[in-house]
Amino acid sequence: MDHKERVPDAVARRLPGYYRNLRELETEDVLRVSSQVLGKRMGLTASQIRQDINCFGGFGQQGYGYHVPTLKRYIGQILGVDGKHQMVIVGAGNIGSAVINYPSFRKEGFRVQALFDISPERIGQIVQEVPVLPVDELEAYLRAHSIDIIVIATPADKAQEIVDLAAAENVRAIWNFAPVDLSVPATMEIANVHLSDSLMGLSFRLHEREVAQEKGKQWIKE
Amino acid sequence: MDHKERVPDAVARRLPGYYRNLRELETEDVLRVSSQVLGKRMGLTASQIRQDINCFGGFGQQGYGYHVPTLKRYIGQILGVDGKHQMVIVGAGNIGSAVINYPSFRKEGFRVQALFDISPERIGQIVQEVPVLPVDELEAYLRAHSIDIIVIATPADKAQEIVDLAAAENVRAIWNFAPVDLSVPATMEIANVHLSDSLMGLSFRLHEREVAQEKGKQWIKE
DNA sequence: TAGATTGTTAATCGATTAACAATC
DNA sequence: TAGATTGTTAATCGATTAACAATC
Repeated sequence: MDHKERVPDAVARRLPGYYRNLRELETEDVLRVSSQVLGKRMGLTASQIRQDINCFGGFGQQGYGYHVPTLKRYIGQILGVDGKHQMVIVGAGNIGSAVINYPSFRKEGFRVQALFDISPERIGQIVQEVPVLPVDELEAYLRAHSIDIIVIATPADKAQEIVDLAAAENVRAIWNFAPVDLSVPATMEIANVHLSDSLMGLSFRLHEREVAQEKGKQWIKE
Repeated sequence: MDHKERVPDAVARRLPGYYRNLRELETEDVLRVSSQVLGKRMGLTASQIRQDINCFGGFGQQGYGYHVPTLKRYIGQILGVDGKHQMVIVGAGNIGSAVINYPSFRKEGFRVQALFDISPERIGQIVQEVPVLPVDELEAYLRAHSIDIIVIATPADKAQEIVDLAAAENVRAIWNFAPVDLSVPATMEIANVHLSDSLMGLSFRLHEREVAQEKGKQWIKE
């Protein structure tokens, strides 16, 4: 039931994808899956799948593959999916609203307790049964309630002060949507969703292809 | 002006972050930056910064560091930030709305030409001057207009068919927000924003810490 | 049994870190 | 000049791929 050594970083990053795919397979009533098939589905090699899963011990069976429900349950345990997490969202704009309206989070144990905003028009509104409070009250709120994760959905230039405030109030994790690299103390975890970086990376790879193509043409001409 | 060899994957993934940080420094009127300082800011080592930048040739100066505007302009060129990209968004729900309302994309040359949705209530609406069209018309629309990037903001089970349709109409890139691993032809680029994976990864790292702490306690007891 | 597929080792590949001479 | 900081090489580390004996 317990994996001894530290999970390699690369594997840890892939764990949510494993869980998601195994859950899909389960709802499709697929009982067994081979490293071959799972790899194809996830865009990984069969070898990689076997290496990854073997970080946790022998979950497969030679000549058969992996038993989907067993493996899914186990990876779920490693991920701690049955845990409950209390969250607040700072910034009730587009991103903040999208997060609170995202239906699957609640099912997965993530509970948004409050939204905070600076704009008088938003303060006092109720979104998904959750009140929008003035951001001035965030500090007091954190002191009074036990919050695990703060979602930062503010403009970039307000993000760091939220982190500092959260750190002082012993919040353990930041989910950051602001387009900025934040500095967090070693006691906190952070995950970034940098939308503009993601889109710019996509545009870069398109651009790269164009450049390569033009070089190809020149090559032919010469 | 031209980098000869292929940019290593790890470097390519960091390029948007470089660009973002250099842009910030520029707006702060910082003219020079050392690998030391930039590394600290971005959470990388100085060594890594120098290795990365040297993929593109000698942009620094011994004893001085890097000239911010020059480096920013150059990395901008590599990323192709001055290019224009025509986009459509499929799915006018929370995510689709958040994307179209995200103000910085338009500034960066990304233009949303149309939204598509299946719900009769949304069809016909105008969001940010962009019409919501019925998803039935997507195929015809793609045939009639030159679209570079399709944003997938549909439920997971509708995403693959959009990809297939887009592939058939020679769309070059997918920006996927649906929580599913899509299979795309080699002619297309894809970038995924898996919100639930990101949050689950964060929760995993919290869980890992808890487990480590409990083990620590047991250790003391014994 | 025969066929399939894992678990695991070894080889390869790529990315990061360390170190320091070159030089601004 | 003296101090700072790059560019670059070599060493280390980690991740992926390949291969195949073990075994269900």
